[in-house]
Amino acid sequence: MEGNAAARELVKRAFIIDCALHTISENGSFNVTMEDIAKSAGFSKGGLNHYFSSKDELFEAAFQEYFDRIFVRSQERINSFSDPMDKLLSFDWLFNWEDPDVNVGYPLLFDCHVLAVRHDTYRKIFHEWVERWVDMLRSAVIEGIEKGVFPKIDPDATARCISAIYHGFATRWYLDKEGHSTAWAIEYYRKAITGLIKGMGGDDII
Amino acid sequence: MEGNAAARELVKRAFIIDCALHTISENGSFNVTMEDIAKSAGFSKGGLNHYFSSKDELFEAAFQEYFDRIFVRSQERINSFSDPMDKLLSFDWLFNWEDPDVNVGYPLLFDCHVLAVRHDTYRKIFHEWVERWVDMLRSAVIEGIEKGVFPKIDPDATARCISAIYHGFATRWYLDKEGHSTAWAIEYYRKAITGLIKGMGGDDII
DNA sequence: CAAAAAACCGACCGGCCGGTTTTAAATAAT
DNA sequence: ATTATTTAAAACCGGCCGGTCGGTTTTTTG
Repeated sequence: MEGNAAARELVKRAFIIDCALHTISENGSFNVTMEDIAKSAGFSKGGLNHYFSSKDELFEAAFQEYFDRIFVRSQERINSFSDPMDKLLSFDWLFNWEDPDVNVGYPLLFDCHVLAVRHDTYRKIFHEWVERWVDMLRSAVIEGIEKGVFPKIDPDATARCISAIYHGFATRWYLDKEGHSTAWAIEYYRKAITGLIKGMGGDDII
Repeated sequence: MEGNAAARELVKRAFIIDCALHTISENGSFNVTMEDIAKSAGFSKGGLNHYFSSKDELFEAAFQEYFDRIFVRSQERINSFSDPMDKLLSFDWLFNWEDPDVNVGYPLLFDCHVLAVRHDTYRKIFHEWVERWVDMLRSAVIEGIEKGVFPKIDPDATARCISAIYHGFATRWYLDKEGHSTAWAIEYYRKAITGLIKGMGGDDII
């Protein structure tokens, strides 16, 4: 029954990580104590310590899990479209307050930014997440160029632009609801991306 | 000499706030203690307490000061251009590693995001900063429309887009240098904005 | 069923932090 | 010169947190 025991351990670890994600999202990673997470998972501090021997270890695992989760959902969503432009615009689910991943996710993302400023581990987590996202977008851009619906643009740089633009819209949408409605976010994200693709072909500015 | 004393007090407060900004930027607002700031300003904890009776008070004053400072610089810069498109692109100084305000500023901005998630005060500070920025951009967009160099677009929504796009680019540029060079940021920020303005006129998509 | 191992608990320690109080030094007023 | 007042340093307090550790319960194994 060794395999079974190992599997159970993994299940419990996953459960604790999920509890940690919710607790961190609710209170902010800098205000969360090990006891908070232990309580939320139905453990004592000592019990939690059995699965994660340090706060750093648990937190890193939690953030990694979060980015993995968002990536998987993004990938499923983008793959559900066939038109390249639809693929580029497939991230509208991230502007939905009702979505639990959204509510939990944004505070985690902002925490990750702060952590990334000073910790290599989190910088790397962020970097790899961006890279995976850019990969998805780049494929869609290349597809659009090959199908002839997009002009001949630099796929990599364009993918990074789209990703960055979404990031900016999302930050405003989440942190300044007053000035940035969901309708604005969805409509103008679309316009920004279509404008970018169209306008970036020729460099006939001015 | 009462006025003089009051003036001296203000000078010292301003000096402490400046020290606080640097200390917070260096260590992150959640890791900074009152003693850290006191030391950096050449005070003891008690001395610092004479000027700011609580950590919250000092921190709020510091963040307010930082956003004011960035706003003033942005305003000076945008006003140095007369062409509307040049004005929209006048934020390139924020992609300059050599600039001290830039190095100190980004960590503060990310901290402010996290604080804004759970604190009304910081949400308000962020909101007002965004609003002032949008005001500047909106004026430039309106000017462009009136001069006939921009198509007839919604000035407010467009200004919010430009502001958000810059925010997204800046986040990537600062946190993921590896994948987002300064050259990329400047060149594609320009392309994104010009594409947005051109492409947003007619809604002739697909 | 008994022995061994794993899982878990909760008290505790060392250290840190924000804020207060006490003490001392510096400056101004008399 | 002496006293009063402002200013700052230092000591201190209460509270919190991460991690440790001895012990207890539960599960697995022989």
